[in-house]
Amino acid sequence: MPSITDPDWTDPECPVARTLDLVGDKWSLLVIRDAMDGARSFTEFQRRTGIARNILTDRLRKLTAHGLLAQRTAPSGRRQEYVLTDVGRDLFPVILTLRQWGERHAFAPGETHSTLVDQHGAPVPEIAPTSADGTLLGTDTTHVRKSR
Amino acid sequence: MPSITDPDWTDPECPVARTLDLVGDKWSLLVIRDAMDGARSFTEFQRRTGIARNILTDRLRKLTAHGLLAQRTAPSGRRQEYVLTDVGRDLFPVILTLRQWGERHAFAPGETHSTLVDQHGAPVPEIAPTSADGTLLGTDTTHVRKSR
DNA sequence: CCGATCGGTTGCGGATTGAAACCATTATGC
DNA sequence: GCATAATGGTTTCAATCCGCAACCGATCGG
Repeated sequence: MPSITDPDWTDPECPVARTLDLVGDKWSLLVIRDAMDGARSFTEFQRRTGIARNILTDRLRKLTAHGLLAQRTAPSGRRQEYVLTDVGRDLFPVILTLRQWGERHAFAPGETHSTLVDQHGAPVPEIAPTSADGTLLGTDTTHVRKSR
Repeated sequence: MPSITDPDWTDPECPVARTLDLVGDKWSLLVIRDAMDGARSFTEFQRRTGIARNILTDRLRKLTAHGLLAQRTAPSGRRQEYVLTDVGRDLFPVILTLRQWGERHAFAPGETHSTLVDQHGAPVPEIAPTSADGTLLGTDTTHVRKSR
């Protein structure tokens, strides 16, 4: 059984590599993050992320071209806006795991940081990948198989 | 309750931004991916990822400096090797979600790609973040709270 | 002892990024 | 309805980053 990163599965066949090719830069996932929080306009994305304008133009086009964002004219006759598609929204678990890793490891002990909570204010448990039978998955118990 | 990307929580306070600052480039997560699959030597990382040597040097140092990798001399008197720390291994859910997104959205319908399976060969279910009470979490039902 | 391998470093050209200025098209205040 | 400002970019230019290839000292294997 080929391991999770068997040479046969390296770039550009590896799904991880393909995903990172789309969103594996400094800004794309921050744009997605802000889109998930309701940012829609060019200016709003720019304000929240602090990204340079020309780069933002490029990223919005790229994400739109690949179907993560959709560009449409706003209902209120306003300028156009960028909204997440289902494809883009599916990156939610990625953003979430990045956030949980950051909360856990990217802050000095005692340093103030955010914690994820659900709509009732209850803390969100850390994501722990499990197999179909409920057992916890680790780097050594996960492999890949060719399919489709 | 501040939303997941409330302006007050943008860079560099946002855990997502901090995490991406460490691994949000084209190569770092691929190095981590290969480390999770047992790659240890400089040459092995280079061969698997195809990264340029000077860049690999830089990434290995950076990841080591931030505690995701540990550099140590190999047991067999051989040259030194790079192994994942617990901190680095905690990125497993990130790699996993990236992979699942890629499998789902980065391949043309019908195009051959890999699927994740556990040690018994059973397919790994897609990660779906749930709240403590078991309800499914989405972009609109997740928020952040200040803490610690 | 000779050649191959390992783990880099160096130099260079090309691509990418960031900051700022500029610009046409809308809203908005008065 | 006119001036002003904001919106959504584009352009320019400098600085940085990246990829490639060559080089290099130390080690390993025969």
